[in-house]
Amino acid sequence: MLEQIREPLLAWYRENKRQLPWREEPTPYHVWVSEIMLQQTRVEAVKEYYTRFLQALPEVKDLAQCPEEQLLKLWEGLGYYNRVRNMQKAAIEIVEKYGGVMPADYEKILALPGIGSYTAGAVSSIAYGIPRPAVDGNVLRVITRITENPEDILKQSTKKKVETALQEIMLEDCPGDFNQSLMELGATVCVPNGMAKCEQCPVAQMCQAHAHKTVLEYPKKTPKKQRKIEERTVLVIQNGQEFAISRRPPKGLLAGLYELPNREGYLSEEEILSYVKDLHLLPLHIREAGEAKHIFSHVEWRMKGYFIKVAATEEKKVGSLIFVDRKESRGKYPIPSAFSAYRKFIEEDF
DNA sequence: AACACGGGGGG
DNA sequence: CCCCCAGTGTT
Repeated sequence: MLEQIREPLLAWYRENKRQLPWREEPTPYHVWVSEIMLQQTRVEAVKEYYTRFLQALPEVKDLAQCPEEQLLKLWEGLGYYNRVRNMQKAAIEIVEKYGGVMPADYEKILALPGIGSYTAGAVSSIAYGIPRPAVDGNVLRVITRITENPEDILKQSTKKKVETALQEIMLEDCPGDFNQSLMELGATVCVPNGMAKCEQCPVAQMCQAHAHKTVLEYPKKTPKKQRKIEERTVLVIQNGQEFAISRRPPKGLLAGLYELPNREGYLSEEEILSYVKDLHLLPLHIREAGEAKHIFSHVEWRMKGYFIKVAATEEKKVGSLIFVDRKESRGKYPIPSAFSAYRKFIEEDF
């Protein structure tokens, strides 16, 4: 039954596909970069990053050799920073084991760091014409609606079943277009949050949910648990024309990125001043720099900021703090957007 | 199977 | 405010 979707979907895709940067020259490297960027990330957000990234690193070997600092800078603001670290690990592996060319083999692609079944299927099918499914959130939504499948799409067993079902109906002929047609339909027609444009859908006639007017009930998913809330105190420490940043640990949230110094909990001004003194810095003034909130997928930071001016020091490194020139540092250190509310204080003076 | 891991656009 | 996005790795 499901195989009936093939032809109408392909025909629809050829007429309606969007023109996207990574569709212009779908080499394995280009497809790979785009697919990694597109993980949990919207097309619109990816476009500029994609172009800039490939301009800086046109080939796999450039990625393999890129300094970490520049790599993170290219990724700054995209989120999920392990994506780019894993991509570099994979690039190094591709250079060492495969002569700098992504292998044309699903299993070998799947074995690369940062590549799971979705990305392996996408790269295999789009770049190499290998008939493997690429099941992402769009595809899960489209297929569970067409088949009126009540299983929880957040369960990997459901994803596995959809992959198997699609593998069985895939032909050798243009698997990349077939996969992309499902994703494109999900992204532009069979959209989430109850506004599906069924009147535009090339497979509405064979859609169970459409037939039974239950489209809004799909896909089924278990409610996600609520975010943890963390209170933090953020410090903008100014030393003349310099301000303090520090590097985050190599693992965990925002690994390896730079940040404004910050502490768990809401500290009193006295506690902040004694913290600054413990760093062997002499605080001259302190004032509030306002409150800010930043929401991650699994945690929410509620921040109170303080602006602190310290007596001049020549030291560039004080404990874990690094004093950097506020102008010259601007394009240099990747600082996540969680701190964007306090960036303006860096430019300010008392 | 559950959780960690960013950030932003849209209702 | 909530949803969810061309998901993967770790535990």
